[in-house]
Amino acid sequence: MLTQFEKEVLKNIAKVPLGKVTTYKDLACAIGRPRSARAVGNALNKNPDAPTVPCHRVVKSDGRLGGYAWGVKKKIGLLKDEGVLIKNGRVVDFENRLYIFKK
DNA sequence: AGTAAGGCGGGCA
DNA sequence: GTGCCCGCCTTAC
Repeated sequence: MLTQFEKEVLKNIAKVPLGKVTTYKDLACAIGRPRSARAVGNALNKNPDAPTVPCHRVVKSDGRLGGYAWGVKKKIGLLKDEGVLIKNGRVVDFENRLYIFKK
């Protein structure tokens, strides 16, 4: 069973368009908890569904990949498959690909 | 039921 | 660019 928090998170992640990425902070901010970025990551860690919800499109606020329950390697692979290249553990042209949640 | 530890981060020094 | 400390949720003891 998913917690309320997780539902919010997953729901918001689903909004992220293909080929773009978002950050834990932005995501946390979107659900009204700007200080819960880590908690967001924690929620994704349970990750009930790998490709169902684009949790792989979520990266750190500084453009770095962050982690991935299935392995960062896999994460990079999925992103690359969507056209998002990773260079040296960092998203290429990160800020341009960053999807910002509208309020 | 209460308390303590962990985890895919963020911000500041 | 690196290191340290903080805050937030979930799960285990």
